[in-house]
Amino acid sequence: VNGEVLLKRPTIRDVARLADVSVASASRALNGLDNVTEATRERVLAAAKSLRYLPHTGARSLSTRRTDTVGLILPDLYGEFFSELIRGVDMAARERGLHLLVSSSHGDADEAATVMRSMRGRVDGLLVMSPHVDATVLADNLDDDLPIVLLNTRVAGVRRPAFQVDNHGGAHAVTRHLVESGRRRIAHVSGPPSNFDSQERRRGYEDALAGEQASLVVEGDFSEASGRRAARLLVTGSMRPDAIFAANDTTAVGCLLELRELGVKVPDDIALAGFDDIPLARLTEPDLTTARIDIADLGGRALELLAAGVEGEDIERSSETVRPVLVVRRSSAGGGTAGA
Amino acid sequence: VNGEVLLKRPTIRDVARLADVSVASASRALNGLDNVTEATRERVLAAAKSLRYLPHTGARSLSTRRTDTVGLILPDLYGEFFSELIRGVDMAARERGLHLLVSSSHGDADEAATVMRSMRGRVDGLLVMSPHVDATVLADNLDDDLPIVLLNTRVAGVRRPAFQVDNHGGAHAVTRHLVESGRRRIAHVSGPPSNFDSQERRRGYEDALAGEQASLVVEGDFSEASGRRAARLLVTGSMRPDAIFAANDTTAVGCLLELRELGVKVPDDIALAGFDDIPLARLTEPDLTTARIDIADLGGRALELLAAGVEGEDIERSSETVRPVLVVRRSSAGGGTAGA
DNA sequence: CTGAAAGCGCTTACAG
DNA sequence: CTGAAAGCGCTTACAG
Repeated sequence: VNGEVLLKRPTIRDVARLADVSVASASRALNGLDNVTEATRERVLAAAKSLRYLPHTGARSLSTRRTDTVGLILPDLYGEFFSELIRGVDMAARERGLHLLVSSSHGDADEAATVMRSMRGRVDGLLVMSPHVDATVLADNLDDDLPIVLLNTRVAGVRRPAFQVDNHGGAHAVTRHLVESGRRRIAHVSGPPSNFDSQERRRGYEDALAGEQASLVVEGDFSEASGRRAARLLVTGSMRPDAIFAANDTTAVGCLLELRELGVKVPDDIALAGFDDIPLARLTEPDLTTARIDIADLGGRALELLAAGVEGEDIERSSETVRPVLVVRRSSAGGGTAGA
Repeated sequence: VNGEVLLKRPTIRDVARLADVSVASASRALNGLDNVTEATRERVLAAAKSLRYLPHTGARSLSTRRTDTVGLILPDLYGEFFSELIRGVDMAARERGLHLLVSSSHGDADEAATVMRSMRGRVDGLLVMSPHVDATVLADNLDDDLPIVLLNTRVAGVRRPAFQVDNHGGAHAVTRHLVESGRRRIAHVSGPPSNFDSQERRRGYEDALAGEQASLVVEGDFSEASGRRAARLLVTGSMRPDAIFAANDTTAVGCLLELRELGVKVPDDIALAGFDDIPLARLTEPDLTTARIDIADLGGRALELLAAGVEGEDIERSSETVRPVLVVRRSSAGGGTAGA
C-alpha cells in the first residue's frame, strides 16, 4: 500500500526497502563490513537514520550467538567498594561497546547460583565476586564455555582466571611500617575468621612480626562496632599496645572513635592503621594510615581480561594479583614508645 | 542418528523431543501456562532439567517483544549515593524477576543520549537520572512508547513520571531547626548555581529565613574543597555567622575540617548542618546534623513504578516526591549566640 | 489439551 | 559487490 504509515518500530527490511537494496546488503552496510560499495553504504545509512532505525538486539543475538553484554555478580558489599568497582567495570565496558548486567547483594551461595543461572544466555561472559561461591556452584550453574573472571574470590579447587588482592602483602607492609617507625607492641583487630581476606591479612600481620614481637590479636568482623569493642578491650586490658593495625578502615575508624572517647591520643599514645583506603580514611582526625587498593582500576582490568576471553583468547591460565600500596598518614606518625 | 551427543546448548526442540511432546506444548509447560495437563508439564520440566535447558532470551524476546530487563542510566555520582541507589533498584528488580542493565558516569547530555540509544531495544523500560538531559534529548533518543521514570531530574517542558526529592522542604527544615535552636546569623554554602537541586536547597534556606534574618550565601560546588573555602571566607570576613548550612554533607565536612583548623568550635561557636546524610555524617567529630534521604528506598520505589509502566499501566501522570527527614546531631547542638 | 506452522528480525553461507 | 533464502530459538494464533 502506498502512503502507508509506519506504526511499528522499523526493521532492517524497512531500511533496505527505503535504500532500495536487499536486506543482506543493508545488514552488511549497517555492520560496517567491507563488501559493499560506498554508495550503497551511504544510502543504507541515510535510510537508517531517517527511519531512526535500531537493530533488534534479540534478533541479532539469535543469529550471531552474541549478546555484547557481560554480567557483573556482586555480594552484599559496603558502599565505597561497591560503587568504585562498578564504576571501573562500567567505564571499561563502555569503551569496548559492551553492556553491563548487574546483580548485587547476594547473601549466600544459593542466591548467587540463581543469579548466575538467570544470566546464562543473556551475557557473553561473567565477572563474579562472591565469597560464597565454590567450584560446585560454578560448575553446576554455568556453561563450561562461558568465559568467567573471578574477583577477589577464592574458589577452592578450581583454576579459573581471577584477580586476587594481595592481602597478605598489604598487611605485611602496614605492619612493617609500624615496626620500623618504632612501635613495640603492635596489636591487630582482625576481620571475621571465616573470611579469606581476613585470614590473609592476619597472616601478613603475624609474618611481619615474626620473631621480633609477640602477636596480639582481637577478633573483629570488619565493622565499626567491632573496632570500638576491640579498642576498648586493648586499652583497658593489661597488655596495652602502642599501635593497632585494624583489618580494614571501617574497623580502624571504630578504634579511632573509641580511643578518642577514652582519652587516648592517636598517634602519640597509640598509632593506628587500617586497610582499603576508603575515602573516609583521608577525612578522619588524624587521617588514617592504610593500604590502598585501586578498586576501579581492578574492575577495569578484570573487564579487559573477560573481554579477551569473550573474543576467544585463552584466559584460563590468567590470574592477576593486585598489590595494595602503603599510604602513610598522620595516624601512625611519630615514634611510639621507643621515641622517634 | 542414535546415540548422538549434544554438542550445543539444548533448545526447546531438544526438550520437546525428550519429553515426547511438541515444541508448542513444551513452551507452554515451561512458561507455566495452564493449558497443559499436569502429566505433560511434569515430563517437560523433567526433560528440561535433565538437559539443563535454559531458554535463549534473544529468541524469546524476538517473539514476545519483551526483554525482562530495565535500564538504569546514571550520571557521574559520588560513591555513597550511587551504590545505595543501585542497591535499592537491584533489590526491587530481582524481586520482580527483572534484570538490570546499568550505565553510569555520564558527564554530559551527549553521553547520556548515546547510552539511551544503545539501550533501546535491550530494555522494557528505563530509569534515568541525569542532570544533563532535557526534553529534546529524551524525545530524540527514545521511542515514545518506552516506559521511563526520571529520578531526581528536572526535565524542562516534559511531563514524565518522576521521583523528585523535596530539596526545598529539606533545606527549609534544616534552616528552621537552626533558627529555632537560637542561631541568629545563619549562612548558607550553596551547590553549583546551575544545578537544580542546588537552587532548590538555596530557595528552601532563604524561604525559611524570610523576614527574620538576612541571608548570607557563599557559592560552593558540592565539593569538600568548596566547603573549606567557604568556611574560611565566612570566619575571616566581617559578617561572621553563628551557623552554617551547607548544601550537602560533603561540603559540610569541608567546612568542619576548615573550622577545626581555624580553631573555631562546632557547635559552640558555629553550628553546622549538611544535606543527604551520607554515612560519613555519623562519623565526624562532632557528628553532623543533616537532612536524610533514603536513597535505596527511592530507587526501589522508582523501579516499582517503572515495572507498573512496563506492565501496561498508565504511569504518565505519576510523580512522587520524596521528603527528606531532618536528622539532628551534635554539630548543631546548644544555643548559639543567643544562648540556649 | 495438543500440534503444525507462521512469524518475530536479524546474519551469513551460497551462488552469481 | 549483491541478493534470495535458510536458519538462529522461541511464542502464539489457529485448527482440531
